[in-house]
Amino acid sequence: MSSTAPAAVAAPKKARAAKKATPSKDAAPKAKRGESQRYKYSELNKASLTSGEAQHIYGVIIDATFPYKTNQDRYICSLKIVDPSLYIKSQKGTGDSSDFATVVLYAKRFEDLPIITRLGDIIRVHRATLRLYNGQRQFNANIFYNSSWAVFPQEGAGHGGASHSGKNYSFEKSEDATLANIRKWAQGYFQQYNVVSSDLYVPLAKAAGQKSDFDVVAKVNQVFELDEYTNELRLRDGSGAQTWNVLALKLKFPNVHAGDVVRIRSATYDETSTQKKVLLLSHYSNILTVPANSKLAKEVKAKAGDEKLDKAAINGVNATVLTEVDKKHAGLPVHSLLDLFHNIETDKEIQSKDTFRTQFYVTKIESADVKEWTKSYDKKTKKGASFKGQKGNANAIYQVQFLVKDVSTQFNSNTYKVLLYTHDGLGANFFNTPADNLYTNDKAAKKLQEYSGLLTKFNSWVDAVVERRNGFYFIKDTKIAF
DNA sequence: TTTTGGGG
Repeated sequence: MSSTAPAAVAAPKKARAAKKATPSKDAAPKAKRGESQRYKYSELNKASLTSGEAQHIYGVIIDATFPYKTNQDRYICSLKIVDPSLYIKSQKGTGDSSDFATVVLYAKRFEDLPIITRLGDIIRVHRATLRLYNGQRQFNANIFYNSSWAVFPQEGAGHGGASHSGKNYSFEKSEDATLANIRKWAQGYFQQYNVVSSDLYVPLAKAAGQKSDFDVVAKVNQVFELDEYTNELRLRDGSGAQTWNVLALKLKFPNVHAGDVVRIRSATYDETSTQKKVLLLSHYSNILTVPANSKLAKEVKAKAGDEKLDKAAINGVNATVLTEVDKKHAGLPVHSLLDLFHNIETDKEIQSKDTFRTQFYVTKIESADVKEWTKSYDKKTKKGASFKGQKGNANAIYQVQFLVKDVSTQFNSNTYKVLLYTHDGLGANFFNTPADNLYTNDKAAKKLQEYSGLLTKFNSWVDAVVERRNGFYFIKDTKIAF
């Protein structure tokens, strides 16, 4: 269920040749002699209202439904778009909220409609007819008749990354500038304005009071893998203390990542959920990524703040969380062990980072002998030697390996290693007591023995920040809070 | 080849 893979782009010349053999719906109206531009694009706010003439338009997408089925044989994708002529209501002297035109694409097949995954992407529509619907400019396009669409990613140059309706589509040389211009304008617009103004969504704190469906703008603090097919997104927007949850099929929403700010088009409050706050989606609901460098994404990230580890969410209400992470990692999204040890091999988003927050339980600690948790570290050979039989505590460091699991990995047979190696200072405060010779410091050894019991106790969890070095994960900025 | 449904 993905958008059509971009086919080779037909050059205008080729498209013209093809028209003779098989009429293409995207073929041009007859060009006048000497006129190189076949499509003249209308500004969203200038296109004539009285004329029934079809319009060709470019717009920046600020909202979209997922393509959905209506009756027997109609599929619809409804979008909100803006351009330099139509983007904010103050242009009409009515405040700073978003202004936009809507686009309604009609098709007979699901695959003839675009799947929009990001705000800020550019859509081009050929042969859309304009009308006024509920006071909004609405461009209607029948893909099953003679209209066509193409979607260009906001990131990138040219039209190479386009998806489009139909087997072929045309892209004229003169459109390079049109596309580049609207991309540039969109970037500035997303940096200076919130784009999705507050009247277009509901703070999570008010979600429970909504009578009908509503939209949300929130940060994805965690993508939690419930099973092979389903992610549960943990959402925060800073409007309340609680984290909200929404189920998102991996196949339907493959591009949502922890740390993203998203706009959810159409959610309802799940009144039946008592343990945690849940949003429900419909078949027409969509999850759209807000550009990371936009004003809106930055504001929401700042407000969403720290993830409160949700005991009920990780393993039932009886779970105990033994640790706390440093405040400076407030807002760091949580990654599962599956992400850290498996998905990192293929996921560029994860590969690009080296500090993660993760939550696990400890199945075993090595060494089993607490007295061997500390070593005397030789900086030259980079090796730790046992304190057994030694006096003093020269160059004492912790060298402890935790064998860990979490919900995402509980059904496979692997265990995963997370290291507390403090030779570079990482994780030095984890046990709240400096590394020492545990053969001579009985008090510290006794305390660590207690921690050992706590860490491996059933339903005890560790909420940790880890740093990836040479493929290993080292605990840092985390300490036991008991 | 169409007049749809559109916040569904």
